[in-house]
Amino acid sequence: MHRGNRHGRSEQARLAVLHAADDLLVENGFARLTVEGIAQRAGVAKQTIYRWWPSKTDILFEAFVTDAAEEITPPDTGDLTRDLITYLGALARFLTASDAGAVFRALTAESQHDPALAARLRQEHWTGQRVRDRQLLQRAVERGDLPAMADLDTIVDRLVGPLYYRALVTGQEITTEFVTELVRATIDAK
Amino acid sequence: MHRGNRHGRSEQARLAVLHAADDLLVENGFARLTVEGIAQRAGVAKQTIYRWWPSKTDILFEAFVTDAAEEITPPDTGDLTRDLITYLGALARFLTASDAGAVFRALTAESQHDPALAARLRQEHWTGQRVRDRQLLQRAVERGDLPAMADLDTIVDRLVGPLYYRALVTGQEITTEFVTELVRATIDAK
Amino acid sequence: MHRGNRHGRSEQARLAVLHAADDLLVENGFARLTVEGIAQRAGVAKQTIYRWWPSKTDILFEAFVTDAAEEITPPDTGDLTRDLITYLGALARFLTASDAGAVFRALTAESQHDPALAARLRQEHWTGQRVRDRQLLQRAVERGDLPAMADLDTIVDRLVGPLYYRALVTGQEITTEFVTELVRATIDAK
Amino acid sequence: MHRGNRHGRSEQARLAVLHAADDLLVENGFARLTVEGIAQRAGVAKQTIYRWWPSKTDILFEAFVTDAAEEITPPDTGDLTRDLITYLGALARFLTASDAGAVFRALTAESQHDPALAARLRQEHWTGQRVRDRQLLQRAVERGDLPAMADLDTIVDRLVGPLYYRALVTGQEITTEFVTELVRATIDAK
DNA sequence: TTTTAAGCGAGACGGTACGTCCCGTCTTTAG
DNA sequence: CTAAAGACGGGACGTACCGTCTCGCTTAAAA
Repeated sequence: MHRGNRHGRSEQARLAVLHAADDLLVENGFARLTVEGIAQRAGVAKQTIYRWWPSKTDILFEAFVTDAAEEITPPDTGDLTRDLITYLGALARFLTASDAGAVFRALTAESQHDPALAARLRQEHWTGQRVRDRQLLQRAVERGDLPAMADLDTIVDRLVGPLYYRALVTGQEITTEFVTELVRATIDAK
Repeated sequence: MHRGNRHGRSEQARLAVLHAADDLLVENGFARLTVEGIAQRAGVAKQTIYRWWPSKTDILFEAFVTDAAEEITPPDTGDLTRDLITYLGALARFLTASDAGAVFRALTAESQHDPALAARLRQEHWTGQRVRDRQLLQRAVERGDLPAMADLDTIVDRLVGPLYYRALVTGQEITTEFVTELVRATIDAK
Repeated sequence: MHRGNRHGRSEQARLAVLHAADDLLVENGFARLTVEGIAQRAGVAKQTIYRWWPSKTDILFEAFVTDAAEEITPPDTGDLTRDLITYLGALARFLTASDAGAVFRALTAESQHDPALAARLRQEHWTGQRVRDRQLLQRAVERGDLPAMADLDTIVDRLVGPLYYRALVTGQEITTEFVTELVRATIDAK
Repeated sequence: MHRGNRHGRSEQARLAVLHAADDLLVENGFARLTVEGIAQRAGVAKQTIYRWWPSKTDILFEAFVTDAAEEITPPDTGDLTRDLITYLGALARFLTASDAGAVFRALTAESQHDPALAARLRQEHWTGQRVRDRQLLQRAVERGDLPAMADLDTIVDRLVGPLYYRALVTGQEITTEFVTELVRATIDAK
């Protein structure tokens, strides 16, 4: 088995750390997530962690980026309203009920006090996510379902913003009715 | 001078702690905000802090609740569109540029990993804030500027949600154009 | 009941403190004897203790001086050897098995690092105790049972020294045989 | 330089702690000897102290056992009386005037309230010290200077007991005359 | 085939902050 | 004026993790 030597790092150790961090975050919350705890759970030396990750948020980041992108990729069936309702429902579930969402919430929380993490989230997550979010609307424009001069960026924010707001900020429940009304009022009224 | 005895705690110590916590948060960020640091800055014994506040977030909470409410109270001039644009602009400034907003962001961040804090924020902040946010729309309904059967809760979320989203989640800038377009699309189209 | 007012100090509080200190010392040992603990046990305010006793050793001192003197007063039946054996046996029991002895051991221990306490012990205890110890020998001299030019001070130390040594320093058991042999060798051989 | 790793602790840190404890005890007395103070003086982390020593008395104990044994080892010139006078004089100086004696007094004092320390002192100090003390008499017996059936244990206690008593308990001065008379009365009279 | 150097588990290290305990001082109200 | 009550500023406690470091083992490419 590959355990790490002069010719490269141990993939086994890397995965053990990522999974341990993920598990411990979900089990105990971010506040009780420690590098020592991750090392012990992963059966790995602390130094191995510090060799490859500058901080515990970087571990979470790596765990997040790899498996979170596809969880919140919008569908594309050609029916804009239906696609949006499906997508926003999946987004709500991601934010409030999934393990990957827990990691995302932890990272977003930390980014409030950590500008470097905030920048990294913007570059490595939001850039791509915004493109994915726009694509759904872009294709609707191309189909003629939305007017060509619509400000897609603003529309994206008007659609997903209230969901993130409820999920991360006020903690209000996100019902099917809320999502339906949100989509109807934002899209159909145009 | 009142120094605290059997008949009550020291108001002087209480204020010194609140101000020290506020100052240190703004100066150094949440990560470097320590109870020992607050005690030292406030000229207060650590035990005095632990006697009255269970954790450093409770200190921030008390500092926040007292002075933050009025900072984000919507105006009421009778012109809904103008009031909304004014209010959302003030909200954006609060979230991104004010000291009280820094405390708010720190509390919201911590509430991601602290359900008790999340519950307290809902009860002691959001309950009141939601009422204040609705009032602006409620008065417009009473004036006949909005249809009577409008779902005001959803409209509130559609107005403020995108702002919190940009300010706390994606970190995008909140321009005047964005606010104007948001209000126009949400209100005027009705 | 007298509880202390402008006409003088409360004897009730004084006794409650002395007994509480005594009890707590025997129950928990000196290390866990605290002023707060004594105050609580005695049902007395901390300030009342600090008003009358400079430190917790002073409380113990007062408790000791009052009731310990008579516990180790030598007998006087006219039979020097028998009196000495009786006395040294009582002294051994005092040092190793009595509550008053526990207080004495604690005070002697503290006096190793507290010169003021050491001085007070010398003046208020040892001065008198030495006189009491000498009297036994003095009367034997007067009866002609000891030579007139005997150095009584040294004889006292040669008699009690080994007991204190075993009880406080090495922790060896003090048997009847040890006491008997000690007295025989010290007195009878003269 | 050896800094401590899985293969053993740092000898450098160990010695720094022992010397710091010794110095601070002599400078400030036992009451003001704190683990934090030792750590700071030794340039060592508190955790390093707690990792290897259960309490500050264990630090003193280690400092004492290593260097105190030889300070109070009796001489052996073949002249019992002279050897005893020399030895008891050195013992008196050790108890009242040496740094190692200060550590010894502190440990003996603490052992009054700490049975574990008392047991450790008996096992690791007194067992050996008693053998060393007896040897002087044992050799005198072998030379015929003392009767073969003498109870050497009791004689040891009768010689050193009064010294410990004066040094640790009553605080009386230990003069040359006192030592001379003690040896004369104990030995020569046999 | 042997050497060698990087990655590894282990864990001691100097350090910071934690939350608790107790110190000795103080202020208030009651008797 | 003494007492009970108890909040206060202070200091040390013993613990948990931080991020750094050294050690001896494993291992695969280089010599």
